[in-house]
Amino acid sequence: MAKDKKRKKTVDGKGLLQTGRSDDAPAWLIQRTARLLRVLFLRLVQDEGGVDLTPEMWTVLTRLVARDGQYQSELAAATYRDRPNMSRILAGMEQRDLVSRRPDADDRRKTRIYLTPKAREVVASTAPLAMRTRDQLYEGLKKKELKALRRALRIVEANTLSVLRDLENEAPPG
Amino acid sequence: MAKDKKRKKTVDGKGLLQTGRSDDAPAWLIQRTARLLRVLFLRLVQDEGGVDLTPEMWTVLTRLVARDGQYQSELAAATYRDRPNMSRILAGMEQRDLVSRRPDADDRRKTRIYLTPKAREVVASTAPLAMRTRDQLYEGLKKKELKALRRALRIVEANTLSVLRDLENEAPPG
DNA sequence: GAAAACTGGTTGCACAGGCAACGAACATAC
DNA sequence: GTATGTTCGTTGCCTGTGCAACCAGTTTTC
Repeated sequence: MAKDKKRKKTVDGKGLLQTGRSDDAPAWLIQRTARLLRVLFLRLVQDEGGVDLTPEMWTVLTRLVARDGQYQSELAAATYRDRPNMSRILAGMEQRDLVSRRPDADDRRKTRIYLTPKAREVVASTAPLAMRTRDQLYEGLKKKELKALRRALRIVEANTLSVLRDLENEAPPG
Repeated sequence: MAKDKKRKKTVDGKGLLQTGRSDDAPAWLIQRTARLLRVLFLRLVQDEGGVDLTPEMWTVLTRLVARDGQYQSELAAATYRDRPNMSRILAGMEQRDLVSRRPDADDRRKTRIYLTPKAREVVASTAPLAMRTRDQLYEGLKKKELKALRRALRIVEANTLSVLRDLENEAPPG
């Protein structure tokens, strides 16, 4: 049974949509927005779409739609997660019958990931919702500004990685 | 062999700094960057500064420096978290002797949060590091671009909140 | 070929995040 | 003044996140 009525989900809390001030550095803005985006995805997909799916699972699905049968480590690298995390995300997906894990014939360490028929249904039924929502997210931003946003974010991302790598290379003595 | 080898602190994993492609929508860029920023903070503060502190705790500290003795719910709202989360973050901070919780005299439901002396030391010793690093994060962005970045992020944040509120308002029949 | 190094996936730990639900304390209702 | 409702903090549940450590395969080295 997948469909619930629209019910008031929280009798109590809902502390999320409360206060409205936002006045700090880009880094914290990024953090906050990331959290909000995740919540939005969850509510949209679960409440509207009636599908039990996290955004992390969704990105895996889209990667597999592009190319089925990838290795776990490939998926981890492609989504910038470590192997343990991808392992657990896939465990959840397997449990929801979205994915099947099969060992690779040539290299028995590796596991290949395949979409299930149900997964393809889910993607098909969810994609429109995702696209429609995406437009709302960037409303009020001109094409040029959107492009600048991506560029700026990529620079921040690259800088972060750069500092991280510097830290790594000045590492401690064994 | 530039010099030393990269002395991995991890004998094993470190799947994080690996692959380099980044080519998707702003939303996922935001997610990824947020994760990276958190890792950077942790490594900087813990490995360099030698302080056991998470970024979430740090934001709480800065809020309390601005005004000591705030209620938990105030802190939660100010940092866009729900009460349960703030409760746990503060529990960790209390355990690390960064904060003390005292019930309010007038309203015995409420708890006020106060900085400990140790917390002030930590802030003092960490702030320079934070500032120094912040400059590196936005390197390559002109003042104008940085401003545009903040503006764009705030728009995306506002849009996300807007969609969330819409969802909320079409659900509540009970 | 055996020892050493590496790779891919998993488990354990600790933390953050959101939601549901609960009890205690305060605020209203009647 | 009691009943109802609301607010604040907490605990439980489940998920994501990164790191360390482990095991089992594979590759390299000698």
